[in-house]
Amino acid sequence: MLSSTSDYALRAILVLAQAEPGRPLRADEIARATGSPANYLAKTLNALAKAGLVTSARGPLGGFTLAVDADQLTLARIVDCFDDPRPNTRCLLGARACDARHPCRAHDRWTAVQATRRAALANTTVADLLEPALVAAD
Amino acid sequence: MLSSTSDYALRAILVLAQAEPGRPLRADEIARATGSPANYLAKTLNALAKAGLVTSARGPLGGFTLAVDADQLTLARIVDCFDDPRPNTRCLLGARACDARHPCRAHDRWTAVQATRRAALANTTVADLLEPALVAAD
DNA sequence: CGAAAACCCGATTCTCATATCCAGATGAGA
DNA sequence: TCTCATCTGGATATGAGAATCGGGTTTTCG
Repeated sequence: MLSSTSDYALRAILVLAQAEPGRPLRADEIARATGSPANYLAKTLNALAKAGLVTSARGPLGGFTLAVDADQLTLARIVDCFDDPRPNTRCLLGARACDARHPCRAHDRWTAVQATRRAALANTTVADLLEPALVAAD
Repeated sequence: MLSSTSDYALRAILVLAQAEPGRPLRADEIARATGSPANYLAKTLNALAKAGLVTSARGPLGGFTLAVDADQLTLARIVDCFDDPRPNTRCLLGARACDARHPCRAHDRWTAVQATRRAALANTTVADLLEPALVAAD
């Protein structure tokens, strides 16, 4: 479903979203809470910080904080940090390039399948996952 | 979007679905038509044959034939041969197991996201991709 | 200013999907 | 039955993501 890096990132973001607002969480705390390998998660958190999704602070009292409101943070934004958002652009039928201007027979239908799958991530926010009772299904 | 193995398999199935019904296509013909590495595709086709999606025949006049009607063959059936259909069962929030009986807060919503993504593959058939004009969007 | 806490980051190793190669097994046709 | 075309499948190489390690840098506090 997700690459393991994206999975770690999503779990980490969920932990941060549930944390007390003022206090940063250390990388090793997040690793323990999510069951992720600590050394690897540190890099993943660093990537999230570079992408602007979390804020990092060094030194004692340092750690990570969510940098985007949970109701503005879609799962697609998290996943895109790690899994290439560009789908395979090669035409499904044959080797030539396939786009909206020169669509192959399967182009529209296949594009729709991909869009549906992406929308499932783009239409769901971190807040949606944490407040299921308040949100209707799409 | 798809693992490259699943991608090869989907393209191969589409080639077979467009082929003249009686005549099998050789692995190397399919590889050339899809732009897949021939040696690797041979294994992929073999896996599809074991799964019953295609029929293989050895010797002269041998090759591969579609074993399932194109309008009965969903993309999910193809992808499931290569990408583990079981999503990560670990609870998104914390380490414990998470299922319908003991759902975590995010369980229903996350399950819905996964179901939407799977449905995009389960509701689309090979025939849908090849006869776009005849099929309404879901 | 010094020490400890915590992130930063390059280098390395591990693992598995991907890819290649080649020796069998099988079947069609002569 | 012989030969050749074709799939079958084991052994092995490659490469990218996953995971680990160690040293460096920044920050708080005494």
